Amino acid sequence: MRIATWNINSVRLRQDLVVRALGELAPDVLCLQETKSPNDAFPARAFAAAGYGHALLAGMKGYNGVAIVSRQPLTAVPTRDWCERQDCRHIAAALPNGWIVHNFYVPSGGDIPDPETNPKFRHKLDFVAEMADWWPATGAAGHPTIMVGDLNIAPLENDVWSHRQMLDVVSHTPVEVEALTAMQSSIGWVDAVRRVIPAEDKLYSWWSYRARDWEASDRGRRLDHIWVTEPLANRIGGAGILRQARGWEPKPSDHVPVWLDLTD
DNA sequence: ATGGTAGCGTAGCTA
Repeated sequence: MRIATWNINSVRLRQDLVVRALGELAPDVLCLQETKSPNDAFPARAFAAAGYGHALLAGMKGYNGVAIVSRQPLTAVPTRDWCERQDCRHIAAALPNGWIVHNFYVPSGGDIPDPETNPKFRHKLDFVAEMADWWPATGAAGHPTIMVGDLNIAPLENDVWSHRQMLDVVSHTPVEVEALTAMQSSIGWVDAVRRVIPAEDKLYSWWSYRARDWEASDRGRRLDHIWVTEPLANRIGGAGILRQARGWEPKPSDHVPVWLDLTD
């Protein structure tokens, strides 16, 4: 079973790149974030033609939006509001084997890492705290469960190009990393990708559009994650990040796909 | 210290 996740930054603009990723990675399930598309405009037909005939959608006009695309049927799992908003940042599905997949798009948090002056940063911290409060009630700890998504936080020193220079940059500040770590600890989530690729290795899933040359400067961050609960921890196989997708023509996403193999 | 790019939708917000 291969699970992949990708912040696509407009699924309609990049539907051909999604089909390319499906072909290259051949995942069983692909989770997308920042689809930026109402559900009735989601390019489901193009993905069905590529062999992915099943999809669950939570989209809206212009912003946010998450989706799960699959070769096999998906059963919707009820979600909830986060931070009292209906802003399409979470969707969940049960797979035919009973495993549950949660797909999240955590708020980015704006530019200033101060919850008192920046409501976007407050929203981000509150969102992650609500996740931490919620997991124990879901039963996920004792059930084979996968959580993927753009969590917009790079928790480890080697999840950013420079730990020292990123300490006051939103996505790697200590308060965010602590919030994410607390959420991880709430039910003992396992960072599956880091079980495969050691914490000593630099690993990124996002490079800014604003760099003159993303590849040469290589100032990336690992913002996109795949975690599993304990019942799946001994099934972790391979994992990887499709770095070359950052250069895909004509218009790449600023994120690249992250994937994980779990033995059936 | 600053500005740099991208998507949506066609101004200004979000990232």
